[in-house]
Amino acid sequence: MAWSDGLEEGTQAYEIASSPNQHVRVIAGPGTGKSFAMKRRVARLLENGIEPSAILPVTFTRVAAEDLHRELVCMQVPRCEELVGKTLHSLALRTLMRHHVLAATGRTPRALNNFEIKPLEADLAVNHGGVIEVRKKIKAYESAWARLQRDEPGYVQSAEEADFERDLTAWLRFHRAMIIGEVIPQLHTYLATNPAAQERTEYSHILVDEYQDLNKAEQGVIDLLSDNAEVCIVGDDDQSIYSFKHAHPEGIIDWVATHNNADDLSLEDCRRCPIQVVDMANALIAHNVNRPVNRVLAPMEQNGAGTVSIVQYHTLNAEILGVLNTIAELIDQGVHPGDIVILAQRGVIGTPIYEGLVERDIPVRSYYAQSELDAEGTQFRFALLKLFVNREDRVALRWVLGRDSNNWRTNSYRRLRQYCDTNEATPWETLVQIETGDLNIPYTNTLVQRFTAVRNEIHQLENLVADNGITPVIDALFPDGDPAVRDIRALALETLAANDEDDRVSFLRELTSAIARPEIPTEIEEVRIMSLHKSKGLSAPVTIIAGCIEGLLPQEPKANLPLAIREAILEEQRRLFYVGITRVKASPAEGKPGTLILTYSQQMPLATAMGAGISPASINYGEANLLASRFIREMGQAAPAPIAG
DNA sequence: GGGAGAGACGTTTTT
DNA sequence: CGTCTCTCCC
Repeated sequence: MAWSDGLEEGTQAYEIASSPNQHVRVIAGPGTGKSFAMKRRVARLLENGIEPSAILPVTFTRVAAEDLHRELVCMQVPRCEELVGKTLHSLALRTLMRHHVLAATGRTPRALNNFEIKPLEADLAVNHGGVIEVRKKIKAYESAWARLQRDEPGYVQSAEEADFERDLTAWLRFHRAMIIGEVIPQLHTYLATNPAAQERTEYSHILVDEYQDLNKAEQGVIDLLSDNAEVCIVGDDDQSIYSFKHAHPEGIIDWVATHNNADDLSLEDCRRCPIQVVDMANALIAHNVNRPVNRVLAPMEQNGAGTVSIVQYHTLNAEILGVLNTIAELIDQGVHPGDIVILAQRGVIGTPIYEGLVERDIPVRSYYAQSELDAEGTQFRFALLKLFVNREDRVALRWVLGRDSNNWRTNSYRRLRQYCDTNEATPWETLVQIETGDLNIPYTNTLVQRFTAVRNEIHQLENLVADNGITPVIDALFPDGDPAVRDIRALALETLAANDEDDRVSFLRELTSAIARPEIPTEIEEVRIMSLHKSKGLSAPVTIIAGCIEGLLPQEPKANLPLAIREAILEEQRRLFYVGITRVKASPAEGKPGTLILTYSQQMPLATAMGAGISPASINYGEANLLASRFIREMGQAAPAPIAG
């Protein structure tokens, strides 16, 4: 298929696909077909014979990266299967792994698992004011990097911060690891300080989706990679919902000014949503006062009005029941379960709906985070697996040595580490020496006991390795039938099947990344339940948003924050709701008008409210009184009048 | 090094 | 309400 098939010359979509400008910026509202136009641009490049390896399509999430790849393959563009959409993060890890880069940075790009950060916190807590304080300081460190604060003129670091940073990086260097927030900044530093680096001219074409979700460091990396490249960025500041990740949506606004002679293109026709939903979205987002441009989504006549209902229930239980009944009715009427998406900002609302659907035998899938590594026992086995693959995995060793202690045995570990530092020994070999009596370090008895236990376990695992590879090791670590390890076992076996059994290192690398990756089925057969953040980038003929109450949507900002910050948080919450309602897809020709249902309730048990971090308007005999979300009011005449359920 | 009890705090989310 | 952290004490 030719890249321009079905693209009308002179339209913005055609311009996006065809512009030869060095810099192209596209501002595109929800459902306006930005991904479509981007794909056509990639198709044009490939058809013109550009090497796939010289094209870098960057997305924010893995889901989006895989999505892009899949759709390009579907277009049957020549050599498209060689083109791999990347997340900036995976690109950074791969680049930092290159030998010459490793040599230049002196840092190992081995990212810490969430659970592995605990001993790091405990080790630093001793000299830096306790675990909570350390956590704050790590956050500040990551945030300074993410926002490239150090590059700002006049940036001064306090002695305390400098102290902390020195100890933190010393820990990370010793343990040959990085915290996740360092990955992109490390690449940024490498590129910025090595203007002659091959990486800066590796690409001739860079395409960035959801640019408003990138933080300053990420945006900086794009600039540093594009010495030689035509760059096309796409995004929408009205859909910026990642401030907690230090996203820098101003970057997309300023981009035309900071990049010479850039094309400034935009897409306004909302091809996805029914007319009424577009009107509601416009009315809602107009309440954000800090918008650089008051852009308006244009409704499309052929999409039809759609069906929208707003329903208030008496209690949370009634709301959940109401949603369940609505879904059951829709399915009875012939709606495919895969066409229904339920958005709820808290597990306390989403999970009962999920359980209710399971009970009614309606196929359903929940996307609330539940990590394979949640259970402590699983973490231990995963750490064992890491040590089985590599005895010198110092992070995993540190973790198993401190496990089961409320201070992670920081005192004895400090002695061990000191010895290693002064004698340039590795922790593993040092512990072996203490164990055999060749060496004595005082106050390390428990540590060595732990070590012996772990070493024995690994020894046993090693004995299991047979002609048929390491499958028995998986069986031993993640036994069949143990519900606590069911998910990780399945992932491990899957990974094993796709890998060379003898290559432990690549097996572990693949498994680690499989754990981090949310599964995305190609064919959707079930009702999907997820948070509003997760819904970004997808659309569904029936979208239900439950729990539209004050305190949840919008979330109440902490009262002690300055007014300007509280207002910024509120505006982001409004954008989140804007993203939510614009998931609705109208396909009248297929008998799918596009259905949006917003629900809320007047009361929920106080305990539920507290557990979900909702501060109630008032309390009445153990029941929290709830108010309708202000966002419902803000949609004004564009929205239908709420009804009682 | 580790257990018991008091007190603080809590979401959403990416890699 | 439940979980986590911190302090105190053995």
